[in-house]
Amino acid sequence: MTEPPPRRPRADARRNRDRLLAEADVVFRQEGTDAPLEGIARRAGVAIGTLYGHFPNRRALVGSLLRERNQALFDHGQELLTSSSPQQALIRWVYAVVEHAAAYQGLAAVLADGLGDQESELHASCVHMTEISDQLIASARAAGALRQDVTGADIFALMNAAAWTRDHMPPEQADRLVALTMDGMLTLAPSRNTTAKQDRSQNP
Amino acid sequence: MTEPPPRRPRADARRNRDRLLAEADVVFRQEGTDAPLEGIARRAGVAIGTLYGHFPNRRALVGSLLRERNQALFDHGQELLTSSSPQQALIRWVYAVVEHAAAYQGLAAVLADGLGDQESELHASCVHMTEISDQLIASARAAGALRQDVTGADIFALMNAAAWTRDHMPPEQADRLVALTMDGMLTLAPSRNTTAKQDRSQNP
DNA sequence: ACCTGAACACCGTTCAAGT
DNA sequence: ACCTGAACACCGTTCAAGT
Repeated sequence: MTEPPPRRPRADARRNRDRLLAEADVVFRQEGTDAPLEGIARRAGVAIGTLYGHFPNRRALVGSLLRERNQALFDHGQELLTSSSPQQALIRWVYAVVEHAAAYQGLAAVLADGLGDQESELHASCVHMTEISDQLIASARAAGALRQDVTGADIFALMNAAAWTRDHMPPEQADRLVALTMDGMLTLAPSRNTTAKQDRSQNP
Repeated sequence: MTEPPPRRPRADARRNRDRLLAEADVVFRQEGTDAPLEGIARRAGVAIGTLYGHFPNRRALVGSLLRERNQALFDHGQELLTSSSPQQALIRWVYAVVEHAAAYQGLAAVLADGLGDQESELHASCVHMTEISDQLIASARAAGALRQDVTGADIFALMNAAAWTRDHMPPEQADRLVALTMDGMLTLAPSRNTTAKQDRSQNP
C-alpha cells in the first residue's frame, strides 16, 4: 500500500551493474542477443549469480541495455517531426530505426515481439516507435507525399523486417528492401531508385 | 574413384526415416524449426540415435523435409512463367513462396542463410528460387510492368522478410508489407492497395 | 544487501554395445 | 546394416552459504 522507499544501491552493486551492461553490449554486438550469459558475467568480473541478481532474465538485460539508446532515438524522431520536408523526415526515421534495430543479431525479433507483448520490457518502446511513425506519416500525408492507407504498424513492420534482413543477407539488401518499399508508399518520390543513397549521404 | 554401389536400404530403416520426416513436419509446424529433436524421435517411436543416424544434424532434417515440397513450388513457378499476365504471375509467385517459407517458425532464416551458404542443404533450392524470380522479373519487365532495377535477390529478400514477419506480427501485416513493396516495384499496378486481396481471392 | 559458485534441468550430439 | 540409450558437453537458472 505505501510507497517502497527507494534506497540508493551499494556502490559495488552499481559498479557491477554498469560493467555487466557494458560487457553485454560488446558481446551482443559480436554474437547477437543469444550469446551465452556466462561469458558476459566472466568478462564483467562477476559470478553468473550476480548477473541474475541484477537482471532476472535475458530479455530484462536486453531491455535495460536499450532503454537509454531508445531515448536518443525517440528524441531524434521528435526533431524530425518539425523538419521542413515531411517526406525526407519519414525516410530518415525509417533508416535510423533500422540501424538501431540491427545493432545486435536477434534484436529485431525482440522488438517485433515486444509490440504485441505487454510483458516485454520493450513493449512501451515499441508502442512509442509506432506512435512516432504514425505522427510522421500524418505529417507526410498532410503534405500529399504519402498514399492514404499506410499505417504506423506498416512502418514498424518494415523497419524490423529490414533489420532482420541485415542479419541474413548481404549488407545492401536490407537498404534495397526499404528503398523499394518506401517508393511504393511515397507518392512524390524524390527521385526513383535513389531513396536510400540520398538519405545515406546526408547521414554520415 | 569407383562409384559407390547404391544399395537399397533395409525395410525397417526406410520406415523409420519416413516416420521421422512425418513427425518432424508435425512438430516443426507446431513449435518451429528449433523444437527439441528428442520429441520428434520419441513420437516416431525410435531412439534419438536413430534420428542422428538418418540426419546428421537439424539442418539436414529440415532440408530433407523441404526437398519434396520445394519441387512442387518450383513446378508452380514454371507454370506461372507461361502465364498470360507476367505481372499477376510475379505477384502469385511471391505469395506462394511466402506461404511456403512461413510453414515453420524459423524457416525463413534457414532459407535466407541458405542462399549465401554453399554448405547448406537448401543452398541449391534457394538459388533456384532466385533464378525463377529472375525469370518472372524478366518477363514482367518485357511487358513493361516492372521498374528496371529490381533483381531476383530483391524478390528473394522480400519473400523471406515477409515470411519472418508472419512469425512476429499480426497475420495481415506480412501481406501488407508484400503488397506495399510490390506496388513500389510494379509500374502498372493492377489496382493500388488491393494487390494482396486480388491474389488471395484467386488462391483459396 | 549483495555476491559466490555448486547444483539442477534441459537439450544437442556421440558412440560402444547390441540385434 | 541399423538401432539403442547411456554418456558427455553446454548453457540457462536457482539458491544455500558466505561477506
